[in-house]
Amino acid sequence: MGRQPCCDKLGVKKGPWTAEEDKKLVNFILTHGQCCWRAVPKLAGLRRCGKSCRLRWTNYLRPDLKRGLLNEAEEQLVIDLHASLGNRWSKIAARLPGRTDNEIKNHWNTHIKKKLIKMGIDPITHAPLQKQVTTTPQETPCEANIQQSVNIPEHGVSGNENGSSATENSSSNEAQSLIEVNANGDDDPLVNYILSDTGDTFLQDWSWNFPAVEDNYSDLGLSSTSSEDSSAWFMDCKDFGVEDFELGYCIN
DNA sequence: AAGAGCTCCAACCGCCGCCCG
DNA sequence: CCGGGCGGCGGTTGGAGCTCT
Repeated sequence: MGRQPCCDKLGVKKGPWTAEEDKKLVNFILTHGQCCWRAVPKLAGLRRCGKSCRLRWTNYLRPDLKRGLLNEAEEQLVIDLHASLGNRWSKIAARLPGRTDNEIKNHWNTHIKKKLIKMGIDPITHAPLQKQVTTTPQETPCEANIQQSVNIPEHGVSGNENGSSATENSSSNEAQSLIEVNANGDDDPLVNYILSDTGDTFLQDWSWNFPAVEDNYSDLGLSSTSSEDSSAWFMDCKDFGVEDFELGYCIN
């Protein structure tokens, strides 16, 4: 007896979400909270798979999401985190408030990868490309530096299995390790800044808190708590076709 | 102007690990 | 302890929009 499919294929809609579906989902989540995704489509009146609802919410509808391209600081942080964590996008996303694993993964594949290759850096091992011919990744200065300050046996995609115990056992250790990378290595002022006290404020102040709109949540039938305000504002923007409404401006 | 090629990203798919009965 | 259910994760894909010729 095989695994039950996450949703019955019959009558389940696929493809891009409509504004109406978004509205239903946001309304439901904000009213009932996130619980039992399998039941969400039925309860929210959506002809979608629960998984699809969760994905839509986490990757697009969450009110605390930032929109737009990653800025330089975020990009650098992603590169540094990827060097120590490999392709564990959710772990990387956890260190970037308002960013999703999907977004980071996409940005990595479309922008950062190319950028690193252009810079002569292997995006998988983070080692200089030309040196790979003569040296193993473990012997490169980049690798040595990381291994010296963070106790990770391997890194990169190939290192996930072996390295996971070092990084997954404790997320606080992981965070501490990352701080140590920068505290000891102090070779990345950008990340130092982010991880510093000033940087903490910087992260907290990043404008993934949407401006509250006082009168616009009535369409959704929402009460006016702060988080709901944010979402209502966001939904209104989407409804008016201005979902990119000055968000790049906010980020910058 | 048009169409071929490229880029980007939202969404899907399948696997994995955790939790609970 | 075991097996099923569920949520989460990472890889991949499809198509819309953009650029180039």
